[in-house]
Order: sequence, then structure tokens, then C-alpha cells
Amino acid sequence: MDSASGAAPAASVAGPSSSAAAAAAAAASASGPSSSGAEPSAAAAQPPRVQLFQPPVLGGGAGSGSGVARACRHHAYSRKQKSLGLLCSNFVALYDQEDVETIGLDDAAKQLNVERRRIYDIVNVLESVGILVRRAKNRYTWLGFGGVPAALKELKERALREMSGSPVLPPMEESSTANLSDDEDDEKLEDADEDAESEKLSQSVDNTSDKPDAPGCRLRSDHRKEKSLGLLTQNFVKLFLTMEVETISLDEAARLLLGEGHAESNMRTKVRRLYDIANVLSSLNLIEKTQQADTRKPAFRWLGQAKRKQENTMVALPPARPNKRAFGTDLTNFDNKRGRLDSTTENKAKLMQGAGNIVKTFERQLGQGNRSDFVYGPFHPAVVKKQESDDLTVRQKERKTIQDWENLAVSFRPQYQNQALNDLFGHYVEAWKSWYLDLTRETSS
DNA sequence: GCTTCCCGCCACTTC
DNA sequence: GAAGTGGCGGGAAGC
Repeated sequence: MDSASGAAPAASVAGPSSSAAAAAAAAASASGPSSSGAEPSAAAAQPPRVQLFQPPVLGGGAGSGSGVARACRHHAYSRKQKSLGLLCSNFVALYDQEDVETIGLDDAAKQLNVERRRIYDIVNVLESVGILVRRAKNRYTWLGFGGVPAALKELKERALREMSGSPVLPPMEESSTANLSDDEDDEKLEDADEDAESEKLSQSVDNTSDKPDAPGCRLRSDHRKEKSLGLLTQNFVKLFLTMEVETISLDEAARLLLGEGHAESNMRTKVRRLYDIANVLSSLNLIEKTQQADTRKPAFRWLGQAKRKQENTMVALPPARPNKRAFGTDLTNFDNKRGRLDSTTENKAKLMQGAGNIVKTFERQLGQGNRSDFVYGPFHPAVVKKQESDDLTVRQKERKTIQDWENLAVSFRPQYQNQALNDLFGHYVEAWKSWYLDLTRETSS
């Protein structure tokens, strides 16, 4: 299959960033839902009805040999056209319709003209933020963006529960012991060490959705799950949710999620995955790429729902992103070598620096004069809030939220094994405290 | 030269 | 045993 030749009239890669997705969305709605609630079989048989941005097919979906694919690479190949973010936008445009209920992976792969493997990536991330849910093999149920707030809330609560001092693991939970034994049994010992050490967030995953099978299998699948993209996504999001981190670099995130003292290769792998996740999340407008103020390192800022005006129109339009790189245009130029992650002291210094930045941004938010701009939670309806900013009920709501936060701060007993995380958290507690005091004074007057 | 991230191999899981 | 799932890291595009 010659790929490049068939390259559909790419809805303009060069066009306005969102045009591809927008066009996709428009086209999608014009031509009706693709695999609407219809029967799986029926859906699978459908030819593509939606004219989405069609990247040249390379070595994928059609089962072409990778050699051919690579051979085709020379002309017309552009990563931008095949990015996960764009794919995600198209995916959302395709399925975010009123009458879409179920999604078949095959169908999706076919419609989007990509290989299945890529669909798994997208779907795993989407599932972890509640946009869809796996129903059966090959079948997902589309929940849409309406499912996001609940998912995030759930995520946050879970994270808080995990961190809230309750003994590291629920007795019956296999998590950490399992991890341990699993790791020990694992043939990849070095790997295991790192994992065992770094499960602070991962072990959290009370991913009980799976049937309690034979213990042996369980260990293995747990181990696998612990490294899953979905889980990593959740933990990444948790960083934003629980700590209200406004921006975080992928390096930091990887470090936080992985813990210190792990192999560099592990870090690299983690960061690679985080790139994947970040691209998807940013195409959902849940995060956006920015730069850390002083280090000028690329980082991601949590947008949550705050910036999403209306659920329905919020169909994954990448934030003014003329091209893939634009969203990360200013690539870091910090002249560190890859090995930079090895030095623990340096790590620590950097983390603290990062924490400083985060606190700064946090403070910036707080001190922004008109506090009504502050978004308490990821899904606080910022727009409404603005309108009613001087409304008493809003004040009360705020107050309640604040109290919630305070409760959190008080009841919280984060037990990060990672010292840096502890330090980081300390900063937040301080920030919360002063903010809370300040606000209490105001609201009660 | 470095960052970003696509691609597809292949191990593992599920049917 | 076959099909589905997805971790993983090589290596190339992009800057």
C-alpha cells in the first residue's frame, strides 16, 4: 500500500492549528456519527463516513510491512500529521456526538486510518480521565467530556485517600507487598528495584476493576498495570489535582512518579510516555504547554475544565497550535546532558527550584488582586464564577471550598517516600495556610 | 546536539 | 492457540 500517494487532502497541516480538528468536527457532525450506538458488527463494517484529517498511512493499519513504510518515508512524511495529539483530536471529533455510545477499536482505527496500536494509546488516556470506559474486548463506551469532572473528582479523592496518612497500604491490598514480591520474582531485577522504590503513587492504584484471579497472574498483571499508560496518566493528573501544581515539567513529573535513584533509562522511558500522555491531554485542553518562568524549561500547565467554556464545543481543539512543535516550540535549551538526572543532589536542587516556581505561580494566582479569578478546583466553573463574583452565595461556596481545602491540608499526611515530594508538598501547605487565613479574614468580615 | 515522540516489535493477557 | 492489549525503546523528525 502506497501510503504517501494516498495522502488525503490533509485538512491543512499548515492551516490554522485547530482547523484540522475543527474541520474534522464539522465534517463529523455533518456526516453523522460514525459508529453510533449501533451494533458492533454493523459499525465495524462501515466505510469511513467522516472526513477527518488523513495522514498518509505508513506501515500501520493496513498491515503493511514496516520496511515498505520506512521506504515511503522520504517524501511527504511529517510527524506532525501523525501525532498522538492530532489523532486524539480526530478521535474526539469523531466520537463526541450525541448519539455515539459505543466505540469499536477496529472501527476507530479504520476511520482514523491509523494502526490499532495508536488507538490503544489514545483510549487508555481517555479512559483514565473518564471520557470513555472499556466495556468489553474491543468495545468502549463513550461517556464524553461530561465524564471528566467525575473522573477527576474520583481521582483526586483517591489520591487524597492514599496520601492521607492511612497506612501505606490497606492490609488486604496486595499492592505493595505484591509489588515487592512481584518485583523480586521478576526476572528484570534492576527494573524491579526501581519500581518497588517508586511505587508511592503507583501503588495507589487500587485498580480493583479486575477480577481477583489466580494470585500468580495477578502479580504479573499488577506489575504490568502499574506501568500502564492509563495509570501513568492518572498519576500525572494527580500531581496537578492533589497538589494544585500549576506547572510541572515532564522531567519533574517523571521524577516524582518514579522516585529517585532509578536508572536513567527508566527515566527516559517514563518521560517518553509522559510526552505521549501530555500530547493527548493537551489536545483535550486539559493541560497546555508552557515554560517555567525562570528555568525556561518546558512545562505543562493544568487547565482542567477552567478553560473549557462549554462542554459541547470543547471538542479537543488544540490550543492555538500551529503545528506540533508549536505547542512545545520553545524547546528547552538548557544545556544539561541526558545524564543530568543521575545526580541526586542536583535533582533535589532542581526539584526544590521547581517547587519554588510552583509556589510562585501559586502565589501569583492568589495575589492576583481579584480573587475571583482563582480557580479552586479543576472544574470550577470559572465563567459563572466571574459573573457572580460578588454574590453572597458564591462567597459561601468559596468558603466551603476553602474549608475543604483546609481540611485537606490538615488531615493530609502525605507520605511520599520521595523526600522531594514531601518538600514540595510542604510548600503547598504553607501557601494554602496563608491563603486560607487571608481569605477567611475577608469572607468573614 | 538535543528534545520530542512515532513506530512497531514482542511479551503478556484474554478469549 | 489466536487475537487483543500495551510496555518499551530505537531512532528519526524537528528545532
